[in-house]
Amino acid sequence: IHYSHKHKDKYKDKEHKHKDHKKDKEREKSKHGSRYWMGMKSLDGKVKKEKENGFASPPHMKIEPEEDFYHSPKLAKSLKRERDDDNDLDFKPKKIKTENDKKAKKRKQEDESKKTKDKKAEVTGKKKVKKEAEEKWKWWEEERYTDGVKWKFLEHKGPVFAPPYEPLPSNVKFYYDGKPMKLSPEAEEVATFFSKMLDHEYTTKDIFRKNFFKDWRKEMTSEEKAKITDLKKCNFTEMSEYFKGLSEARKAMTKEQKLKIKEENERLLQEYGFCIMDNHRERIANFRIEPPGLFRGRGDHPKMGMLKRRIRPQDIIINCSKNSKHPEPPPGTKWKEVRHDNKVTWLVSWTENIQGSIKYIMLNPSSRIKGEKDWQKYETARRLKKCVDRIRAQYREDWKSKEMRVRQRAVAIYFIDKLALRAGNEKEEGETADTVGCCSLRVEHIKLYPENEGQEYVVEFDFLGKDSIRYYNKVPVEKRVFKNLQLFMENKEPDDDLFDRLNTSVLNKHLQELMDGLSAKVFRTYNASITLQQQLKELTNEDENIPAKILAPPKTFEKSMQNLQAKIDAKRDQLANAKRDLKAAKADAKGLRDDKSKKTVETKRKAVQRIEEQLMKLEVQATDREENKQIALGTSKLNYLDPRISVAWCKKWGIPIEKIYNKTQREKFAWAIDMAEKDFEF
DNA sequence: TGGGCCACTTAGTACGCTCCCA
DNA sequence: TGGGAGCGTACTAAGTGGCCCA
Repeated sequence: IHYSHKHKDKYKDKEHKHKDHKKDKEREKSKHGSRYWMGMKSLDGKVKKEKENGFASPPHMKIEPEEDFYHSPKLAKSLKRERDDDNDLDFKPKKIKTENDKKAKKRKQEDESKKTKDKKAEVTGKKKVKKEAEEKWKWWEEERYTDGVKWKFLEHKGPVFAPPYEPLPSNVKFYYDGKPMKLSPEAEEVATFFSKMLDHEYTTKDIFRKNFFKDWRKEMTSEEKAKITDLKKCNFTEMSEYFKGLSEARKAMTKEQKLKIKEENERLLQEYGFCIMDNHRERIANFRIEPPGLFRGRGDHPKMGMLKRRIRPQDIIINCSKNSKHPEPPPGTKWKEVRHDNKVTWLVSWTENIQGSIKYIMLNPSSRIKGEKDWQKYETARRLKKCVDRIRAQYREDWKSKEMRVRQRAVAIYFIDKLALRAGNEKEEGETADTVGCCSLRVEHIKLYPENEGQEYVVEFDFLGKDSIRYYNKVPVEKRVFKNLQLFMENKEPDDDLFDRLNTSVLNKHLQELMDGLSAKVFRTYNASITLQQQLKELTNEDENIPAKILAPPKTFEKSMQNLQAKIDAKRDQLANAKRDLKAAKADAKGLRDDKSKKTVETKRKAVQRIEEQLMKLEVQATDREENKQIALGTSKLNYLDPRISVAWCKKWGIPIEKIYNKTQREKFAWAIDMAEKDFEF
């Protein structure tokens, strides 16, 4: 079995400094992954092709599988979301109604008891929280749109554009070939983008410099173009110093000045940061247009350094209601288009010039439109819970299929389920960094060991995943999987696809047949959430006080400490390398005594400094972790873990929700906080 | 079936603010 | 008072997956 050094080398790149850390996170996930389904009880062997109303769970309900009903949003006709009010029940099955009534009463009781508790616990904060709750719109208690309609009325003020370019003061000069040179405003602006990044290592990278220079030249006048032919002869240091000065000045501003800026931001937020969607004022996530600058993709991106151009009103498509007050373009300009498409959720869009993809202005996660989708995502995952045993049995069976296509599909699903791999859509070569997911794995990304460190049938994964984060994992797999992998790899080159008869489209089509709404990413949500629920059950000690419950160390603690130690070791090696580089550069500079080598020394010195800082951080982290036994959840907490699990846990053990969710998270998960009772089961 | 387009979710990074400690 | 850690947030890149059309 071959290994491509091309890819291996990437990992040594200093740019991947932070990635090992993430790799460990991934590895951590994988480890859970391998345990996810051991000991999983069969919750519902029967497979029901139910109709559903998209939102399966009535608020405040206890989930009893037989009683749940689901149907695809696509199929949904006159749908109502269940609510505990007494009206509005026309289309609900009886069972839900009674359940809801019970629950509604129960909730009232609990509210009462909570009130008394609150009084005891938090005399201060109570009023504020209560008031907040009263003002908040409970969209999850209302009817839901059907047939792809996302809203009936939408009004907003349009985007906020990036401030126009302010030319440099005349005393700040750009030098070409040692001589000062006044640039045209267009060329100067792009030059400032580069100058602001001078401290970053990527301004030393060939691709970055090449792409930048090419795009910069496009902005130059013909005279400038004729003169400026070599980036190496460009001196941006004065400009760079100027911007550093500005940022220092900003930091040194008085309280009043800072307050003034804050107020201005707040004003802008109030004016542009909200829209009216169906009678409710909803927060917009990103109402500012992305400012121009130099593109920096993640990992080894072929387009790094390219100019991200300034977006103008004539690039902007506005989406709003016909009968709303349309946003005005800035004086003397026009929008590209104003449309009224209520089958989509975005307010503003434009096409970006690096990849030609479309960018959007959309609503905040606290909005109805995002919340409903989020809720629905977890409902889909809960439906997977009911048929995951059947699906697992199916793909295990398919490992034996006569058809190669079916076998590949089955092994891929196994990876997605067991290791939480992403689907792995195809990517256009040369357009983005070379990263892969499950379906796009190549032969060079895995190694097979019939026996390794006392384990049989071990597969070693080593590839760059999303955001060019390295995934490295050695896992023992079932014999059949192993044999299949051997078969898939037969007579292939390292850069051939491992699953040559498979792509995400085929895979998802199959998954869709297994369960309505099932796609590869549902496994991540399902496995993360079910693991959280299990672990909370397993690890919560009734007798412990609140702080102890919150800090309960996961079983994986030892392993994660080992990972951290590995990172520290790697960082130490990196530091040693960087120091050696610096030494070499110093020696060069001593001999040559020119500006260029001096600069190189500076860059190397900074690199050493940076790595030292990183090492220090990691060491501190190790201490912290040892002492606090804490594990960061971050992304999972926001995207993969059904918030109702955590909310129920808090309610069950009397833990204030503020201990686990900050303000923003509480806003995002308001639906879950309101509806999940202490007996909620994922 | 495959490619392109589009809409949307998931993700890391940078930066600013707050709080705490010396 | 300054500085650093940690947290929260803004920003925007990079994924997923559905749909449409040839």
